Amino acid sequence: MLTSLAADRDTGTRHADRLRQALEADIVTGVFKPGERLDEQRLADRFGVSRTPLREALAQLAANGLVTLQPRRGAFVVSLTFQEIVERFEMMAALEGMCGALAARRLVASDREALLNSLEACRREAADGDSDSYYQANEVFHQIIYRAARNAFLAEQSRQLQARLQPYRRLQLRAGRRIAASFAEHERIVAAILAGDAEGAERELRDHVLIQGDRLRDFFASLAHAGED
Amino acid sequence: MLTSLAADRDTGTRHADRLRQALEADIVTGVFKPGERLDEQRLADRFGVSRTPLREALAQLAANGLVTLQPRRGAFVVSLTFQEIVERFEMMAALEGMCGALAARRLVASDREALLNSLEACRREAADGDSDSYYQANEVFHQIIYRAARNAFLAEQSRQLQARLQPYRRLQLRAGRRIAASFAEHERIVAAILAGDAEGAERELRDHVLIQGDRLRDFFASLAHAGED
DNA sequence: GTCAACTTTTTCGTATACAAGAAGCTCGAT
DNA sequence: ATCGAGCTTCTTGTATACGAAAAAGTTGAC
Repeated sequence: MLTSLAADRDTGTRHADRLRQALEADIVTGVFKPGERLDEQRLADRFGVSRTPLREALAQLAANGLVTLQPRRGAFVVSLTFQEIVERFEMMAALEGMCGALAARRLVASDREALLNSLEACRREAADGDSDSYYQANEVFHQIIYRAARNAFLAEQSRQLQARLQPYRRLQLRAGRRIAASFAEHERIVAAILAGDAEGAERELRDHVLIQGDRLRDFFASLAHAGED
Repeated sequence: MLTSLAADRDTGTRHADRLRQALEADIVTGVFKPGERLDEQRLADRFGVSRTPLREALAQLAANGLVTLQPRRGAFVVSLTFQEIVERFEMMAALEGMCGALAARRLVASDREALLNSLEACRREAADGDSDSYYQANEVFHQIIYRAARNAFLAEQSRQLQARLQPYRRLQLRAGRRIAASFAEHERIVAAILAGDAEGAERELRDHVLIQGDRLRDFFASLAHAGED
C-alpha cells in the first residue's frame, strides 16, 4: 500500500531494476550500513544473476546518491558527514513545507479524508506508545501530504529524500516524549491545511522537520562527547 | 569555470561516467531531442566503447530522470508533458526561493563580491541585447546564488533541476522585452540578499522563476492554437 | 490497395571472458 | 617488532557472445 503512493514506474522485466529496488530497500532499512563495501560478485551470487545487471543497478543507485562508486575500488554505501545530514534535513524541511503550503491551497475531498484518517491512526499509535508503529503511521501521514500537494514531481523528490534520511531519522523517535510532541504538531499541521492556511501549514511542517534535525544534532553532540568522563 | 561550481565528484577513470556527462550535455543542450531513441550500439561506436559501459551510463541517466528505459524497447530521451514541466518549474521556484532566503541570511564577503560582479555582467549583456550571452550570464548569476546558500546539497539539486529545464527555458528568453525585465528582477534580488532580507529574496526569486513558467505556459498555449486560422 | 500472418533482421538483456589495477601477504632489512 | 619491496590473489572495468523479444519487411488473400 505504501508503494502505491510512490511514483515508481513499473519497469517490467529487467533484472537491473529489481536489483535496484532490493538494494535500495536494504540500504534504507540499514541492512547495509553506511560506508559498507558492496561486493559485486557476492551480491550477484546472492540474487542469482551475473555482475552485468548488478552493476547497472549500482550505477542507478550511485546516480541517486545512495552509493558512491570509487574507480577500481568498488561500490560503497554512502556515509554522510554530519554537515551533509544537516543540509539534507534543511532541504527536507523546505520540501515538506512546500508540500504543506500546496496541500492547503489544493486540498481535494479524497485527500482531506485520507489526511483525517491518517491523523486518527497517528493518534491511536501515539496513545499505544509503540515507537515502531507510530513511526510507520507517521510515514504514511507525510506521504499523504506529499500527494495532497498535487505535484507528482515534488512528491517523488520528497519521498526519495525522506527515504534517504530514514536511517538517521530512526535514531530519534525512540524517546517517548517526542512521540506526543510529534502528534501535537501533526494536529496543528492538519488544522492549518484544512483551514486553507498555506503559510501556517508551511511553517508548521518546516518546524516539524527541523525539530527532528535539532534532535539529531543533540544526538550527534552526545555521541561526540561520549566517554569523555 | 562553470563546472567548478557544480558538485560533480571526480569519478576518475571510468568510461561510464565520462559517457554519462557527455550524454547529459547532449540531452540538456538539445542535441538529442525529447522522445528521441538512443541506440546503444550506435552510441557505443560513436564513443569508441562497447555497449557495457554505455548501458551503465544510460542507467545513471535513467535514475536522474533524463532518459526512460523501456524494457526490450530501448532508451529514450525523456519527453515531459506540459503538466510535468509545470510541476518542475513550481519546484524550481521553491528551490531558488530557498537559496535566496539562505543566501540573504548567510552571505559571506566572497559571495557578496561574486554576486555583485555577476549582476554587473548581466547588466552589460542586457545592454548589448544579445540573448545568448545574457542567457549565459543569467545562468552564472543563479549558480552564484545556489552557492551562496551555503548548502551544497541544495545547490546540487538546484543545478540539476535547472539543467533539466534548460531546453524548455531556452524557448522563452528570446523576446527582447523579457531580458530587460529579467535584469530588473535580478537587481531586486541582489538588493534583498544584500539587505539580509530573507523573505524578500525568497519572494523575488520565486516570482522570477514563476514568471518564466508563465511565459512557457503562454508559449505552449500559442503552440496548441497554431495553424487554427 | 489493405490487411494479416509469417519470416527476416535488428536490438536488447544477460552471461561469460579477460586485462589491468588494487588489496593483501610473504619475507627480508633495520 | 616494525616497516617496506616484491609477489600473489582478488576485484573491477570493459569487451564479446548469445538467446530472446521486438521491429521491419515479405508474401498472399480478399
